[in-house]
Amino acid sequence: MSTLAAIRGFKDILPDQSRLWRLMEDKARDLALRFGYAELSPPIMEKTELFQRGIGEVTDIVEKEMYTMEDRSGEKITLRPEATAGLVRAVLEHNLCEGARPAKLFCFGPMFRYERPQKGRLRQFHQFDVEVFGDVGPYIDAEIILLLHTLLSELGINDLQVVVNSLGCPSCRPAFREKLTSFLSERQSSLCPDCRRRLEHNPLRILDCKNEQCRSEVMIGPKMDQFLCLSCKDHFQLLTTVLTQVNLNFRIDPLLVRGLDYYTRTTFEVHSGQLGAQSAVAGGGRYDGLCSKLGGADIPGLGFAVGLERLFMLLSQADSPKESGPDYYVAVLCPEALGPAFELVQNLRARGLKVEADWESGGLKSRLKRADKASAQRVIMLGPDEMAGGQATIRDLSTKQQWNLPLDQPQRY
RNA sequence: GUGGGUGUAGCUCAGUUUGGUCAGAGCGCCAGGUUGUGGCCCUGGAGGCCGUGGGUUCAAGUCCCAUUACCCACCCCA
Repeated sequence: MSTLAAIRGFKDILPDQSRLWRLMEDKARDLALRFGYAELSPPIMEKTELFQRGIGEVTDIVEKEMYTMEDRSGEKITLRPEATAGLVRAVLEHNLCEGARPAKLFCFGPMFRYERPQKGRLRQFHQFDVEVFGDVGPYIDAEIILLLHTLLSELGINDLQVVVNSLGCPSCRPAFREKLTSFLSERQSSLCPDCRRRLEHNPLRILDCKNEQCRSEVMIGPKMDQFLCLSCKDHFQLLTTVLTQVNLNFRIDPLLVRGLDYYTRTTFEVHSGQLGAQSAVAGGGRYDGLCSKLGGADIPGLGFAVGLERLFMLLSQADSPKESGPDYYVAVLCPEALGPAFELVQNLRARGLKVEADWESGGLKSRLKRADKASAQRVIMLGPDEMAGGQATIRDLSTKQQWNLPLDQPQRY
């Protein structure tokens, strides 16, 4: 039992969940294509350095959550903890963003982080990831948020909140950061231990601390929007105007910050109240400095990721469609019928029909029960009488009508 | 990494407080009966070293310790 169990935090996607997973992916793919995005699937492993430089050395992800190993040549490689770095690498490596036209890309796939599993958080989890390179916005920012929102609403998810914010850029954020740090340093005593630690290396994270005390301090402290430089301010202003124009329901949250280092300006998240503590189904933002940080040209970027397991949780609370049953279930009622049945089944499948059968003969009762479980439309019965007459008995399970057809004429079924 | 909860049949769980017919129920599965040849109903059957390892005791699913897995929360994030 224990040796045969899946790895902690890694989960099977079982047959009765597959339909919904496919529906989710199909919808996301269709929509991305409709919005003019192209699919690019990067490998799930990259050189460790890519993530160290892209995500940031001091983040939790890089410090303690990556699945990193050496390959046989001694090179350090890592199972991707997120998709953006790999996509940036691919865009730079293949020069996908030359000229005026931005590269608009998306991908699906598993991500890996060594964290303690809980509701909505696994060690291997799946994301739908969308990225744009080479467009400074803010219209593209609005478009990508709209894409995300459209996806969720077309999947029938209501009761969700879209929050947006601007984190400023390298020319205005440092001033805010300094002011915030000095403000909070004076009030260290009323901060929680975690936040006192954050004060050192990541003061912006204090903004989204859930602790009551910390929240009330943050409320009266300096806000990013007062520090935005003129161009960041215009950028954000225009973004919110456009979103309002298309009637997208969102909320501005000046306290929204993101965990990964590379974000600039626009950030956004989508939350649902039905997910437990890990309430974010999707999150993303702009990362104008990332490409050059990774050694490429100074290409602006923007993107988001949807947590598919979390999305799945929201979807399976609604009615989940079942896999449709086969057109025919073949009930083999005596051993002599196995051969002819096998041939018939292959012929019917070759015609494109969905056919199921069990390759051992059994009693009529148990076979009919199997057909019922499989939600088959019709049963083809092959017993001694049918063998003698060269005809199969067909029974329609909903109308209960029965008729015969020659075994050697599969085209008539 | 830190806390809390839970591990008993394939699945969902009773039983643990007050050690001694406690190895159970429902569903599922198998066989048979009834039903127009399946669905409903009836009868019977298979299937569990009660997570694992120690300890206490005449006696442990039940008490104690350890360990492991899962779940939830913190942290972090999708």
